Amino acid sequence: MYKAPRGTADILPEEQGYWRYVEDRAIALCLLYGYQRLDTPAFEDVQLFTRSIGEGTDIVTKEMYTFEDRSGNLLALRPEGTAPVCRAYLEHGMDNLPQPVKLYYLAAIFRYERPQAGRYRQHYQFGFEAIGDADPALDAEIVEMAWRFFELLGLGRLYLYLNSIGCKSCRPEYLESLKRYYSAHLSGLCSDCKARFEKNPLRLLDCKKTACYDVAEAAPKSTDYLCRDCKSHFETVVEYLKALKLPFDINHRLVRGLDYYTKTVFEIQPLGDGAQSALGGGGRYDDLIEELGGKPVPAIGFAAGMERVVLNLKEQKIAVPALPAPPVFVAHLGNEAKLEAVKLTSILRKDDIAAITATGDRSLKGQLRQANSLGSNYVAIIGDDEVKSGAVTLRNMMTGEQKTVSRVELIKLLTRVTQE
RNA sequence: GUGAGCGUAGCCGAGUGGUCUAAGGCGUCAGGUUGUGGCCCUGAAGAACGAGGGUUCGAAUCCCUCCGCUCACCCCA
Repeated sequence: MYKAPRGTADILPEEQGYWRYVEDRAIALCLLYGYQRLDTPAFEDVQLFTRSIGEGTDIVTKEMYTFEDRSGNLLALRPEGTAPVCRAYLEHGMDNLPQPVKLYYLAAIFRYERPQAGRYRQHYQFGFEAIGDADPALDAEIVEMAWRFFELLGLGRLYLYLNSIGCKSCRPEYLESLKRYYSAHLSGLCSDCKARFEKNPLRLLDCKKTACYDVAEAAPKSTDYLCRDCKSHFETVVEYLKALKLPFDINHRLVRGLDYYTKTVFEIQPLGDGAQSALGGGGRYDDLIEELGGKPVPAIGFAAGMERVVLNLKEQKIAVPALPAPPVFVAHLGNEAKLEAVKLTSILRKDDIAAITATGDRSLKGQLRQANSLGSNYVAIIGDDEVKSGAVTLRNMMTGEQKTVSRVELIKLLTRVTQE
């Protein structure tokens, strides 16, 4: 038996209500904020990702689905959404449009990871990006929009964390200071942190081990090392977020995993225990477009993990709207009637009434049982009597009432009733 | 890549060496008289117990290997 590959999952019909709920709200949100949809291919040139995400990051070194196609092109299934959006921005000359350009996407993301709760090898992200403007007001808009997304979904008990990790002119100095500080505490750190010290010092800050917590808390803060520009940018973002009454906390230990982030970074986390808790995160990436071969173009964006959103909807027991009511069921008795049933079903559909025909040779009882378990509210029955008279018996499955009517009347009745 | 737990029919799940060629529930299918559902009743189909090897007179039950699932770490949405 074939099974879905490790870390992938089928989204079954009974799950679709959640997905539809989240997607509908995501799309409505983007409409409200003036963001337009952009769909990009599932795979891209490998270089696009290695350049943007960073050669040394985990995503690039061990998580990308990389392959060579038949003509020898090195491609990768997209491991994140921002770089492809930037690529499309450049490829289609969107730098000639009025700036900023505001785009969003709902897309599958692929990373080779060990699966666990809320983490998959293929997952879906909803993200939005505002490209071409360095105004802190735009940072505030993106953060507000992210927060609003979760509000629209009805999710509560969320934290909004904010930080600034500076830019290429001020970050080196901060990193130096961080390493200097940590080198004095190295012996007391966990083994992971010892590795981080060499590989990615910023990550030292968000170690979950209690042993490292105090060290991280007392570590130099990136916000104390910001250059003039980054400092005033951050202060303005904070001012705007306060004015927008967003319940954010400045978290000096918040860093993000991709190399391209500059200045503002933020994350939204649920209250629960620590495991891979980010529901979504984002930040500014002012150097990325230039890195990808364009002119210097500042930008900021956010992405949320759809599976994690759905997980939290379930945990918080948020009811999602039911999917559309099941179709009208057309039952028959006998061969002649069956042909009529097939024809009637077709007519109903042409009149925009969802309908299904009973197939096979079940007894009427069996057909009604089926209609019942499908949840059909109405069953149209055609037997010998109806074939002779050209009429149809309509049964209301909720009340048990039924009456025999002409086909014209049937359509009128069903049209009225299914539009309620 | 590392660590822990788990693996019995579509689903849940009993059974931990010998009436197990494996219970029960849900679901599926058929029937409960002649054209009628939901409740109820009856019956049927459906697993050699993840795979392979070993221990034993005898294993779903013990051991080994592999595979898979789950959770956690790393890292991330």
